[in-house]
Amino acid sequence: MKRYHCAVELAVDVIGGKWKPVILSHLKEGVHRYGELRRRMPGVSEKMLTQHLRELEADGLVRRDSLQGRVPHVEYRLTEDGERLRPALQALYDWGVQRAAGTGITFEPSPIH
Amino acid sequence: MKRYHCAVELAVDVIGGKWKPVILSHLKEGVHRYGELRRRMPGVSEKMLTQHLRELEADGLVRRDSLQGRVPHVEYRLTEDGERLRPALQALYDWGVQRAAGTGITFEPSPIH
DNA sequence: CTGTATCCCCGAGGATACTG
DNA sequence: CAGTATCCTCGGGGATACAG
Repeated sequence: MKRYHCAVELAVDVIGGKWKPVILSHLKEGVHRYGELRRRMPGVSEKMLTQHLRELEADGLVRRDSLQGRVPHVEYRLTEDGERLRPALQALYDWGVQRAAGTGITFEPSPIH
Repeated sequence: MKRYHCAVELAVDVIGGKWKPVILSHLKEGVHRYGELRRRMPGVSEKMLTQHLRELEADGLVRRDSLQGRVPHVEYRLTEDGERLRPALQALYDWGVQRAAGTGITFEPSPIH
């Protein structure tokens, strides 16, 4: 089993990666379908989005529900363990907003939440 | 200027990287010298530690103070903007602790804070 | 709509040795 | 003590095409 020297090290190992925190922070706003996530994250390739979702699922942070129907319909949501990340995600988000304000950075549409 | 679609994206761009959150979370516990950081993070190479410290400094999250004396003495501490990350770092740390407990992961000495 | 399957590149990160 | 300097590997991540 992998061992760490610090809890933050462990956290980074699980939610590190360019897009994982972004995915999680979207999911913390509610259930999302695959296509919704794609639209909210124009910068990520399909490959990476899928791959990160799979890893988050494997790590128990995200649940994937495939609903039966005429047309493919998949929903992603946070698991309980994922929900526990909410404070961290929110804090990260808040810091990003402050930082953006302080440096004159603006966000492109689509406005997020 | 670089543009983002989400504040979390911005945050990750600044504090992303395998060791940056770990460095910051150590510094949030107080001023550290270079060697102290190294000892607290046995997993990181000197190159990466220095490089990440330089980037954090350039991004205004960390201040570096080189004290004059018989022997080299350098101190690192959080800037005001770095301090604002405290809630995020703490939340990340707390989550890591919970996660470790839930999965039976333990941390190697040196015990961290 | 929700993904796979490939191919490929670049740079983050590591190992090691050396220095003022 | 507090770093540089080099060299090198590896896989994260991107682009594109295709599929059920």
